[in-house]
Amino acid sequence: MDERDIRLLKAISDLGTGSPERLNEETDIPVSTIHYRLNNLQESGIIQNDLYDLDLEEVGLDVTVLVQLSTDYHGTHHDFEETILEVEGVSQAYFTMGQTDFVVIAHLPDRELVERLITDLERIDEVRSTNSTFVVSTLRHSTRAFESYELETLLSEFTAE
Amino acid sequence: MDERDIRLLKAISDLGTGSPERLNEETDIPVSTIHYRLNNLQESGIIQNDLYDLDLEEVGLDVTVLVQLSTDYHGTHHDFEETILEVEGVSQAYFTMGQTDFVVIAHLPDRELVERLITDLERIDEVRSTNSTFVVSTLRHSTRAFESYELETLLSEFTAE
DNA sequence: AATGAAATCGACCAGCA
DNA sequence: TGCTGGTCGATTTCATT
Repeated sequence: MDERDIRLLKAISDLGTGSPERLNEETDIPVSTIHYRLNNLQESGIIQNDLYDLDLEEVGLDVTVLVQLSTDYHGTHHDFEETILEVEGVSQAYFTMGQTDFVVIAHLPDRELVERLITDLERIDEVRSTNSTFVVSTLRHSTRAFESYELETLLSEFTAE
Repeated sequence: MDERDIRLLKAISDLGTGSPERLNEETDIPVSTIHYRLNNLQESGIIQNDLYDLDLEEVGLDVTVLVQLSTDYHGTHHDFEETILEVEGVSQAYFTMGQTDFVVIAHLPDRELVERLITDLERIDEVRSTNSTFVVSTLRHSTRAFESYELETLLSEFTAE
């Protein structure tokens, strides 16, 4: 994976499309080269399917951490939520009921970036404390929520009889 | 969203492709109808981009819970992990360091299915106890890990100088 | 390994039954 | 809804660097 591959994958994430033409507009990489690159990325297992899901291990984002945030936040500052989402590596962020107020899940390339993540989060004014948990192994990391359901369950849930 | 839409979305998740031809093979819905349906689903916001990311709220999976599992598991039974993944609704599952052994994230259609999720999890032999946290609001639910990074960070992390 | 050109194939849209 | 035909983009192949 070199600079061009990174640019491609980043463009796919940002644009939400795998269209070679659109990717060419964004990256100025020639269309035929985009094909060539994407093929290689698929064959090497970095890209998993037609929907361009990334293999986090293969792509090098193999450190996953769960961070619980205790905050002085009371639902007033919309800016605060924005600030959390600006921290690099934050893939998911939930405002929760119970003891801790936020839970953040981040996928990072190495320990160094973990340090930076925690630092960035603790630097936020409203954040009182953080509590990090390292993930030892990922059993499933799915963005396709329907995957985990049986068709029958979906049908009975989402259609009127 | 009727039965056909559900079948389509489920097929997209399972097959990992949005190819109308492939979807036709799987679902027997005519190709032109697949176009028609997918267009409608995009316009109504259920599908968010060319990569067929679902809007969980729109699709009706608007209840998110984080479940921490304490277990008697010591890395021996591969079957145990399988069992966790068979529970409907489990989108992500991590084996973690620290107090609790597993963390599961599930996206569900209603409280009833939450009940069933917890029941299913607690029914597993190795599971000693569960601790659930409801998500009040989702700030970000991203499956595209590169989204949260600046291009510059990715380049400096993943390319040798 | 990367690119461009040419040819083919599938995706998509419009209009009609 | 579903079908048909035409247009356009996506993809493959091949020749060139």
